[in-house]
Amino acid sequence: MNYWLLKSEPEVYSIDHLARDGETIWDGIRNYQARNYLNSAQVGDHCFFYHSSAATIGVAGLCTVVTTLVVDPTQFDATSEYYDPKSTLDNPRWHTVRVQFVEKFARVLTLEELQATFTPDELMVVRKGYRLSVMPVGADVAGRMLALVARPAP
DNA sequence: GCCAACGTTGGC
DNA sequence: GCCAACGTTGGC
Repeated sequence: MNYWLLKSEPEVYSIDHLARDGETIWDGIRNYQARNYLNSAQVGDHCFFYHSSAATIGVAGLCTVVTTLVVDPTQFDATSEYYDPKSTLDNPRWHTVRVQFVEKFARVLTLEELQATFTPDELMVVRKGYRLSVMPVGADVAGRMLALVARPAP
């Protein structure tokens, strides 16, 4: 099983939205490296749900991959900001995953804590200027993140 | 294929 | 709102 970190702006879609919906298609990824990571995800992989551009930045909860290689429907929607005129029904450019809510953490595991705990090599999200919205997380780092959030805020 | 201009992300 | 760090676009 692999671990991933998925970024979302909570004003657009937060862990609370996912808790309400139960499942969602992780649509709108339009970066090739992020897409390639998503395309390699497996059913059962766990994803850290990260809130970016928020009052409290950090990992807010967990979800799990329930369907892989889902065709992102927004690429065909001319009214969507994610519309891609170069995409065709026969040859869609953008696949993604469907994820299911697992849990909302009792507190947000903040970027500040992540920066204090992990090196940029261990966890890409603490790398300065690193903007990728989907990134892999090593199993050991994932375990340490879960241990951190089980403790009270520092 | 190069690279300057432009656009986007996202922390601060 | 600023700006660093990219990624993308398009002229050549």
